[in-house]
Amino acid sequence: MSSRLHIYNTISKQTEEFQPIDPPFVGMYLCGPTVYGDPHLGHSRGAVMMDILFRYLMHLEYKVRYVRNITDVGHLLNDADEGEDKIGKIAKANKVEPMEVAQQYTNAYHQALQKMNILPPSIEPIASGHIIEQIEMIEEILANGFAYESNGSVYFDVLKYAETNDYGALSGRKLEDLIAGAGEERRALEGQEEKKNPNDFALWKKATPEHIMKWNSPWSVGFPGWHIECSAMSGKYLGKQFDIHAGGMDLLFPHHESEIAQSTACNHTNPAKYWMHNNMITINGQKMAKSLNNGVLIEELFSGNHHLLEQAYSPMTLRFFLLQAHYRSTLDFSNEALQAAEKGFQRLMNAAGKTDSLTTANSSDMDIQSWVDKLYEQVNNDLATPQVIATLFEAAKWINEIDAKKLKISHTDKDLLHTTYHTFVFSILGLVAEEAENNEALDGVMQMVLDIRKTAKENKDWTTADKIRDGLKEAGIEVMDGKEGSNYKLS
RNA sequence: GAUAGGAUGGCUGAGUGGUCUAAAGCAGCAGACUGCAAAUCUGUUAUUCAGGAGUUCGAAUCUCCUUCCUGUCUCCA
Repeated sequence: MSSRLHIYNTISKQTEEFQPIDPPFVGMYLCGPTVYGDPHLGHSRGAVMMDILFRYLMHLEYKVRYVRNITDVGHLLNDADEGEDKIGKIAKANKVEPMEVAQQYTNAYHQALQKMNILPPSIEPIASGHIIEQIEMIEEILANGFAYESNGSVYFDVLKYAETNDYGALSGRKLEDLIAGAGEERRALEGQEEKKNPNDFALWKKATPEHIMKWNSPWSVGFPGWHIECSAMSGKYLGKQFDIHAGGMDLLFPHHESEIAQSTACNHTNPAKYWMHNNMITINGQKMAKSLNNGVLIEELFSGNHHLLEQAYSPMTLRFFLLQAHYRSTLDFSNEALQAAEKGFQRLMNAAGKTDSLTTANSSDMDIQSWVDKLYEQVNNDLATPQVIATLFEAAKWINEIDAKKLKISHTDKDLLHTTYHTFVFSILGLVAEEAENNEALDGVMQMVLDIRKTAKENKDWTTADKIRDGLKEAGIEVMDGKEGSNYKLS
């Protein structure tokens, strides 16, 4: 491999060569979900992007520690109903324990990602399990003079911080603009009057009496602010400075900007060397939003049970679909696009099944080594998975043509093609073949039905043969005729 | 209003100064296979990159203007 891994760093707005702080170790952190609802399509994108990076870094033989958190506390509600913890609100409504709600949605998140063959992270810390670490960090920030206590709550002093640091460096915001825009269309959040400045954000919030998720602290019985958990947990498991911090673009401001400020105020350093952000998805060209009634849960995509979906799409179809677009581009979901991905994925996998059994010759009609180099160049170029897939399709075509005896390949090249194709498809892109679930009873029935049809075909009784074929199709079973007899699949 | 990212064929989407008369997948069309289909395989399909002006020997790629889309501005992947 001649090229080296480069990734786009949001901080520098440039694609930079990836150089770990302390090779061969790599620490990476992804802002995980807030577990107050079932995972939707948006959640799948960042998880897949980081999964590719995780897999590829391991392929490059780095020793990777991948931390992806679960947020189960601390997010204030924005609705008129006061600042109450989201998890706590749902819990009270359903008369269950907050931890039960968090667990339910954490399980749902895990299940969805597992179906998509996303590797579990090395560590998955939970915010409510790190209250002490968060309190300690807040104390340090207070001691360093970058925060103040107000009525039992603690706020980060953005103006004070900005005197010696660049608040807005990551998101391209200027503090003057933030302050200027502060007056008019700001939402009415409770506790604003406690702040010195509207841009200050909470490190610790004093809980109202009806608030059920709360902890003791030096300042009040309350709960931590939104941003501090990621800073505390990434610091605990990856160190004061680690390699990669990732998340959706929507987290750029204020979440990541504030993380940088907190960590800098506490540890005097930007926590991460590389900041990566995946772009958003749209549905039929529109943003996904509750108000537009077009939000799609990952499970709804898998079941097809949604008014915008014409059919169910498999987990691998979703994974392949996401990888066909670059992670920094917006990606539009539509039935047409998903159906295209489904077919394309099948094609890629069909070829994968043939690589090992190709007939070899004395020489090759194609240059396999430069094809291999191209794949590495592309994945090294900021994880250009769409290009990697295109290059794999190039090989899929060769594989089919070799299979049809239109091209020839040497034994050495065949081995290289086989190994590389499989490495990229399975190990790096993380795709897996989706076998239709085996059902012995159905197999038995189908065996018999196809046998009857075979007899009909032998007797040139096309009416019966076609009746069986059409009837099965109606029932969701597709008959596939081949040279060596007929087969079927569930459609 | 501020700020970040976009607009490429019927669809999804690569490509960021010359090898671009624009990758790949899907759909369409033609062929192979088939009793006919489906599936599979092969071939083919954008003189053009939102619109306009400019820089350059050369622009999808750089600059400016216009239009539209998406994220964010203290809940969001």
